[in-house]
Amino acid sequence: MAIQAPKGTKDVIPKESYKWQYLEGLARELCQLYGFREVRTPVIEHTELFLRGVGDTTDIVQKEMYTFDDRGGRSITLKPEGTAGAARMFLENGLFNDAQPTKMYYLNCPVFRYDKPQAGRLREHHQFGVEVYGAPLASADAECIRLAMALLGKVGVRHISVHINSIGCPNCRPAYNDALRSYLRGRYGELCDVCKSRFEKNPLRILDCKEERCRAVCQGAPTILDCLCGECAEHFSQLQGCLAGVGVQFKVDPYIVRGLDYYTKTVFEIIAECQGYTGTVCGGGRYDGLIAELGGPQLPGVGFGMGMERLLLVAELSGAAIPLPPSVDVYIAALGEAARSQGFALVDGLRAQGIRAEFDHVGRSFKAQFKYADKLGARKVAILGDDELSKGCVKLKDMASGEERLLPLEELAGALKN
RNA sequence: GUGGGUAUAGUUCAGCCUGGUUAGAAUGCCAGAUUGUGGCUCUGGAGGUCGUGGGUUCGAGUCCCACUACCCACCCCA
Repeated sequence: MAIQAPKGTKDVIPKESYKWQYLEGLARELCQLYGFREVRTPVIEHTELFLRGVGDTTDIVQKEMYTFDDRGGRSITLKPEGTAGAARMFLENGLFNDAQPTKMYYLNCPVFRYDKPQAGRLREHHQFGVEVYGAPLASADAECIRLAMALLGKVGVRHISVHINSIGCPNCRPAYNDALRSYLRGRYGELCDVCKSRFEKNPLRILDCKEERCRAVCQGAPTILDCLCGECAEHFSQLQGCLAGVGVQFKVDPYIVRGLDYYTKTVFEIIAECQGYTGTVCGGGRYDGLIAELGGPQLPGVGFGMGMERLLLVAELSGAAIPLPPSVDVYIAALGEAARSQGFALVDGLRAQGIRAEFDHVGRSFKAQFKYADKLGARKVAILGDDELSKGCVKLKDMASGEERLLPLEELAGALKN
């Protein structure tokens, strides 16, 4: 075999790319409507950014990052998620000096995680995500969730549900961790090895474990929602009010904790259950400590990431209608040296007027040119042979009706516009 | 990191169990079916070192081993 694309990466081939462009178009349109502006940040960042931002105890940082030393001896990492880079960009460019909030989005942002690939999971995938900095109120969280749902709705994804939780803040989480640890301590031996290691550092993640025995142990555990401080409880309740107010159905799921350390208060996941595939299409939450953690001012943040590949996957599983790209308006079928050079100029003139015109670059016979025009979905074919050339005309054929008529060259553009 | 599956034309696959002449189909691609005309149909053509390496055998796409790649599940996540 010749060289293949690296494991866990995927090509988008010409006949598939319109689907991506369609999703991108919808996302852009919505972001504009919701007042978000696009940002683009580097694919590579200093490894340090993710150690501090994402958290050095997370799976992502511990075993999934593409990290290497560059030729100058700097430790560089291919971004494993979008938020840390956006936060860095926000800080580095002093955007906190502008009027807040700062509402941003990124589209088709490549992210890399060294995982074992499977359905809906790649080593390089692309995210659409939004970031809101400087907005402490729960309405900002709700706005993000609403935007994600609006996109999924527009795309036509079915069977999706919103799961929300609050994981508290530095004021209340330590107390909860203590409560959780004291509950778990009695049944410590029943936990899986991974969870035993989580016990001291991050007991919250034990709730997220999918092991049967750990789930059983967690059944009667106190939930974070019982231990939230007044501010967090109030925030969570406001979030629910905002969501209900805009008609977003949700489930409160105290077991959502998420795998990134920067979250505070709100966390959420949008889960799709389409025939044969169940998975998170969108995940996010609030990160009020992130900007400060990276050395900036104490400014809150909230946002989400949505996997484009997963979005497309569930869109197709839902039978969502993705409109085909516009086809060729007219194919100029020219035969013979003189006709070809005239035809090429003709195509150029039509394109200058916004008409999608195509031309033969292969040297095919008329018959083959017609076949090719048909494959391209050309609505009309303009025939330019010796006969037409001598009269200064083209014969314009409607491919659907088969009807043909002879018309002067200069009338072609006009005829095509009708 | 753990487990399962697969690897044969551009693509989707058959053939393998029960080794034996020139490895097939469908689809796609190219060409033709009288004079300059697509779709439908018919005919023909091109296209494969059967993932790589080793082994068994008179003989391996087929049996055995190793490697690699891909797919799927777990874990985790988008």
